[in-house]
Amino acid sequence: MAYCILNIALDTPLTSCFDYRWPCAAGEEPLVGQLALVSFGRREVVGLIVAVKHHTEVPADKLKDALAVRSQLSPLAPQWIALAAFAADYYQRPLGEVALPGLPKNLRVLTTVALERALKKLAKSAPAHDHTPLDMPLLNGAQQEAADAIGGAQGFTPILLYGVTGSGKTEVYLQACAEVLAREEGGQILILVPEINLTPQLEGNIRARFPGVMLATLHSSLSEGERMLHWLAAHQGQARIILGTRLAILASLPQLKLIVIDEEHDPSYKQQEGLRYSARDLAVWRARQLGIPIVLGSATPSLESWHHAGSGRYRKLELRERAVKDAVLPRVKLLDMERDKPVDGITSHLMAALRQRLERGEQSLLFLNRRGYAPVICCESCGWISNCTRCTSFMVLHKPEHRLRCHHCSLELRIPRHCLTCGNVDLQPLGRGTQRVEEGLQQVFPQARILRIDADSTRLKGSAQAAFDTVHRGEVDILIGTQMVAKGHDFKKLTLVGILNPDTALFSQDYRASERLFAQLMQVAGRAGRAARTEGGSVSEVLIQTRYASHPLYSAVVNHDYDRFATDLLAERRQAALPPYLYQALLRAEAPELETAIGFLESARDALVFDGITLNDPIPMTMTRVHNVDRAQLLVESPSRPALQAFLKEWLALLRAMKSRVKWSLEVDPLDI
DNA sequence: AGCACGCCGACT
DNA sequence: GTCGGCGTGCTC
Repeated sequence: MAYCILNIALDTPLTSCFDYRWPCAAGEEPLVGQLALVSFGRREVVGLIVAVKHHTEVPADKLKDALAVRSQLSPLAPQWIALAAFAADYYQRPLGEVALPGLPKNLRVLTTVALERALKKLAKSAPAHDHTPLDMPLLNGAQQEAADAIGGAQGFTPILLYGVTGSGKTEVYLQACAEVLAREEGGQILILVPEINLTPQLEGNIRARFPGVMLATLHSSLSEGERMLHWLAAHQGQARIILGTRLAILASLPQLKLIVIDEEHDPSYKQQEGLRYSARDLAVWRARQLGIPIVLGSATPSLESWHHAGSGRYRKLELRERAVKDAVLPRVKLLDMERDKPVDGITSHLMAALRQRLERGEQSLLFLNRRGYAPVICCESCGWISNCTRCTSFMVLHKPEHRLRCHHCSLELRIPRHCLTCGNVDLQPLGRGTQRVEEGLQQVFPQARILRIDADSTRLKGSAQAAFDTVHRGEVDILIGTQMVAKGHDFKKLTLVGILNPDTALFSQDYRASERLFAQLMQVAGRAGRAARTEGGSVSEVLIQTRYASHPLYSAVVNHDYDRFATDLLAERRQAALPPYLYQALLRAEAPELETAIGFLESARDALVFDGITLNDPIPMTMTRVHNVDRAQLLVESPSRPALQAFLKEWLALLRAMKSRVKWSLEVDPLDI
């Protein structure tokens, strides 16, 4: 009996692919890109065929037959496999760990029922494609220019679409989509957003604009059935617009003709566990591979993209005006907390502004990126503070629930009645979270409708949406929220944004903190005044409470001057030899004892000397202990990306060969250091 | 990572 | 006498 050898990638931490025999006549061999069911160790798993050969080095007594090849599904395209292979190589993980987890679960198990059902359903529901857009609004000059530049771009064209919040970037995307759909027979468009729940209106807008075009969404909260259906629709080319979160960058899109990344600076494009990929970077790679345009949209671009726009590698398009007629940028003011001492966390200026909005029947938003009542409680007589027993952190006071909670390990305690070390009954909350601000304001404005939106108030499924709906219906006077409220939502009646204590990020060890703070402030500020100016002719206001009113970051925010801020920051980064002028990787280790983790990292540091590579000393992570595990890290740096890549490949092989019992992981291009 | 096999403490 | 702890070894 004739057979061939299938080289198969499996979802396992092992670095190699595995060979299997497959009995078949010559000319009947399976295709690269098909899925195969195999027996692996003592279990059966589905893998991806990455090569079909006729001989193997594997000894015959080890070689098994593959159990089945899934033929109902058209093979994954070579370009898609190349994308997975690039990501695996770049992030130093096995190919199977990149290629397989993104596939719908039902494709990865034995039953083909779900697949067949989905295929049938798709075949039946496929609508007659009609790319004619409905109700195209007239664009302003800058928007039209941008849409035409994107829609008309040929070949690999990375475009940074730099536009202030409310400048109508979405409309530019939609019109560019219309141009591409009209031009490219069967073409597909991938639109990435940071979090799909925060942009429900975008999905609606796309459907309303292109009623004859099939839209598929891809994100983590789909059910298995939906995931299968949407993934297949993309894979078979029926879905022409694919809207998704970072994981959608690994979707199979055989006719991809345009990629749009909205809010390209957003940290959620970086996966923070497992395969720590940057969807933005992979998207740029994919666009280059396919020779298609890619749009990176943001009001506060990442310094990486800004740098590329400055050097001419990316084309920069600017939207300077707000798109809604007569809408103007909100007026940003700094409230100096040294001069105007806050009471219950709120300065008299901000209080007066809140009172004024209440009187006018307008909405206000208070932004405080700290949930709970107080970040810590302490004993005034002996100095005890509510440390977490398992982590290097404080237990946060949650007053409504009468609990102390660690935000890092989920440890919970009832609030102690008296100090655990000296018995003193006078335990004081220190600092201020959203719950405490809510409590204070309710006392000052008993008649006001105050709503708090944070991870605690929206634990129940669907409650976040319900809360936002309440705000949109105008049934809330003062909204208090964490970063949950910073993104996506347009609040039409909102004319005041108060930002309570942003200062901590100014002096953070993390050199990216100020970049993030600026983006966050601009984003929150953008919640105000998105509609036309109010009837009284008032301009929306953003009030920032700070102790460092003269800090250059704040002056840039006040002047809405991201250009200046980013350009200065880039100059600093160049001076200090930091990204994007330097490439980094981070080796992390964890163990019950810190010394064990550090010890492992020290031997890792000494394992390989490599030209052009700097290996820093291992250091404990800022939050050293989480859930009774100590963590440390070693930073690897190089001015050359290829050198870093070459080093990592060799280094990781050595580290794996060390067979250490210490748990370790590598992150390429880390965001948080 | 799974999932085995393998050798030492508290239970019906 | 067994159930079960997780140490280490392997997966074409």
